[in-house]
This record gives sequence, C-alpha cells and structure tokens, in this order.
Amino acid sequence: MNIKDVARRSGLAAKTIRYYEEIGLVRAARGSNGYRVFQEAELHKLAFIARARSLGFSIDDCRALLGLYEDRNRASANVKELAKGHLDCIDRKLAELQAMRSTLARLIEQCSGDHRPDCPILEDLAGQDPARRS
Amino acid sequence: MNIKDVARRSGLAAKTIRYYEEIGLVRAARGSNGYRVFQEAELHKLAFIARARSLGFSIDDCRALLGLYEDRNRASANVKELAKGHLDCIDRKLAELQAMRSTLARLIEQCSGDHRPDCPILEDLAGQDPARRS
DNA sequence: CCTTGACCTTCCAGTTACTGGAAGCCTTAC
DNA sequence: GTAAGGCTTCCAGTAACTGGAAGGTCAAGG
Repeated sequence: MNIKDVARRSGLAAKTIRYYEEIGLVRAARGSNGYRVFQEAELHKLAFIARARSLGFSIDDCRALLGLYEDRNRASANVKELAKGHLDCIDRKLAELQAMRSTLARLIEQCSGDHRPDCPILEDLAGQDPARRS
Repeated sequence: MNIKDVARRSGLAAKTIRYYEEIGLVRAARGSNGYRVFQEAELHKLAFIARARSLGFSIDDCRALLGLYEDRNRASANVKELAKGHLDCIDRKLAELQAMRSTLARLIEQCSGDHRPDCPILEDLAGQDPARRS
C-alpha cells in the first residue's frame, strides 16, 4: 500500500502520516523506489491513532495508548487512568468554554447591534460595568 | 508604572505584555534607562485585552475589538457580529468536546480498570467494536 | 563605596500538531 | 515522448505565549 491508500483508509492526511513517521509514532518500510510501503499492521496502528486523536488524546497519550495496546501484559487500570486523566482535561475545557459562552451570550443579547456606537460588549471588556460580570 | 505593576493590575504576565508590544497590540513609552513606562491608558488597554482573551477572543479579534472600542463612530452591529462569530466558534468547540466526552465517559465506565489486560477502551480505539461507537 | 537582590532589557528556542509549498524524482497511460 | 498524478525531502508558518540565558539598573543596607 502506498501512502495515499493508507490515508484514505485511515482517514488521516498523507502529510499527517509522514509526520507521525517522523516523530516515531509509526514506522514505514520503503520500496526500491524510495516510496513508503505500508502493511495492514501499520494501517491498523494509524487507524488506532486517528480514533484516539478524534477523542482528543494528545500525541503523547496516543504513544502511551499504543504501547499499552501492544503490551499483552498490560493492566486495564493503566489505560483507564490515562483515559480518566484525559476526561478530566476535557471537563476542565468544557467548564471554561461554558463560562465563556454564557457571559458572551448574555453580552450579545444586550447589544442592540445597530448603527449606534453604544455597546455593552465593549463596555464589559473595558471594565465599565464590573457588577454585571459573570 | 513599570511592567510588573502593569502585570499585576492587568492580570497578564510581564512576558505576555512584552509580547503584545512586540506584535503591535499595545505601545509602551521608554524611560531614560530603557525600561518600559506605562500610562493608565495603556494599562486600560491591556486590561481590555486580558478580559477579551479570557472570553476566548483571538489576538486578531482583540485587535479588531480595540479598534472598534477606540472608534467613536463605530456601529455596535460590527461588535455584535464579531462576538457572534466567536460565539459560533465556541459552540462548535463545545459540541466537539461534548461528543468526545460522552464517548470517552462511556468507555471508561465499561473498563474494569483492574490488573487484567482486557480493555474496552483499547478495543474501541482498535476498531474492534464499531457497533458501539458513538 | 560596595554588595545584594529584585527589577528590567533583549534574544533565542521550544511548545502542539500539523499544513502549505517548492523542487524534483517515479510511474503509468496515451 | 510527454503529461498527469503520485511520491520524496526540506523549509517555513501557524497561535499565543513561555522558559531561560546573558547582562544592564536600581534601591537599600552595611
């Protein structure tokens, strides 16, 4: 398999696959012409990584997850712990975004959005109305 | 005011303020010793930026918002439009994170998290159980 | 006057995870 | 033979800082 087929089947961009090889996340054999040649096993790894990335795991997490996946003596506790850490991270981001969202939505609602310069959004940013700040 | 006072009063790191100056977001006068000297006006701008950043606006958005803030002939419609665009962006991120969260939480629940290697999380990543995928 | 510690300066490198583009070789089909 | 499309490497850029090194400045204490 050449890189484009792997890209199509894994859902990753060819560039991304080259990048993953560069940082040592996967390996690729080379044909006599210098082209990368992929076996099913590498495709499988790449699909694994693509799935993990789509769940928001960092590249470092992916590396660890791949290591655990390939370790027949792993304890699922280790996987679970890693996943929980990531879940906490997601929850923190969610809380932050939700806080932003609610403040922003309130400000947008208050803004008439017409030709006049008066604007509660700018007033809030300028700190002119600290009482209303969430 | 020296940079550290401005940092304290704006809530930004001194490094960040230097960076904002470097990219032309704010200006700072210099004393005879080469130190940056800030007036209240610049502090105010920096606090404005800090607040906008805390609502998730990008640096480019901050630049635009500052421009609008300083334009006495602005139309609040322009501010509102910018803010709405950002709100949409936040909503997209929220949806993405929530999707990740729900899948991840489900997988974590299913994982016994003990010394054994069997792990629904890894199985999902490996695509061994596509039916259960969210 | 000297020293010490807390400031301040600039500059360079690193972070995350790619992405775009240039220059150039390889393959396949017509 | 040539044109299209795929492959290669390498370099640069993205966002928004952050850390650290090397070195100048300032105020207080002895």
